[in-house]
Amino acid sequence: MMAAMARAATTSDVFNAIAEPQRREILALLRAGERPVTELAQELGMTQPRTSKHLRVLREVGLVRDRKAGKQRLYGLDARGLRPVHEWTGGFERFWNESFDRASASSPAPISPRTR
Amino acid sequence: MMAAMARAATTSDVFNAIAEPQRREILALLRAGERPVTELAQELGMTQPRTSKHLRVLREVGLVRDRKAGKQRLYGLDARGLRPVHEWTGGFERFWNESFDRASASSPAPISPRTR
DNA sequence: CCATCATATGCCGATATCGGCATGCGTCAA
DNA sequence: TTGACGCATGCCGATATCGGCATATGATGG
Repeated sequence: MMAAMARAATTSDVFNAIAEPQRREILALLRAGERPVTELAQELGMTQPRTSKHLRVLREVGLVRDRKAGKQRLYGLDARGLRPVHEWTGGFERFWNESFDRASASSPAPISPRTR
Repeated sequence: MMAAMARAATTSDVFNAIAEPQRREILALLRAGERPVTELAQELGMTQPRTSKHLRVLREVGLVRDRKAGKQRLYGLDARGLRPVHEWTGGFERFWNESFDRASASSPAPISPRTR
C-alpha cells in the first residue's frame, strides 16, 4: 500500500511524452502523413517493439491516432495536444525577447520583491 | 560499467526539465521576478530541499540563473531556453489548425503518402 | 568565535522508464 | 487450415528520477 510515494504521476501528460527525443522524431515524421509502424521503425532506425511502445505513449496522450488498414496499422498525427505546450512556452516570449534585464543586468538595488 | 544501457540521457535537456509540473510552476512564478529559494518553496508549498533540487535541474539546463544576495541566493528566469520548445511545437501549428483532415476524416483511400 | 539563517547535498527507498528479446494475436494469402 | 507478416505485449535488467530526512556549507550578526 505504498509507503512513501516517490515521483508524481508523469506519463500520460503531453509535456512528458515529448520529453523523449525519439518520440519527437516520430511526431516530426508523421507530419508527412500516416505511416505503418514498421516503416516508422525503419526510417528512425529503431526496432519495432521500441517503436510500438513509443507510439503507445503518444497515443495515450492523444498525440497520434491509429487506424487499421488491413494487416497494418497506420499511425497519424493529431497535433492538437501540442498546442498547450506551444501556448505555455509562449507565455515566456516577452522574457526571452526583452533580454531579461533585471535578471542579468548589473542591477544594484532591487534585491527581491519581499515586501518586508 | 553498464551492461545494456537503458534509457537515453534525459536530464540536462530543456524538454525534460519542463516535463515536471513543479518545475513549470517555478518558472511561471519567476516571471514575476527573482526570488530566494525559501520564498519559492513557500509559495509553491514544497519543502526547501525539494525546491533546491528542482532549481538545480532548471539551472543546469539554463532556464534559471542565480546570484548571491547576502545570505540568500536569488533565482531568476532565463527563458531563452524555452524558445526552442516554442519553435518546435510551432512547427506543428498548421496541423492543429487544419483539423488534420486525412487523419481523422473518413478518408477511404490514401493509405499512406508513400510517394511511389 | 559561535549561533543562526539560507541553501545545497548526500543517502535511501519507491517507483517509473527504456531497451531488448521472445511471444501472443489478428489478418491475409495460398 | 496453415504460414507469413505486422504489430502489441509481457517480462527482465539497468538506470533515472523524485521525495523525505538529516546534515554539510556559507554567510551574517552578535
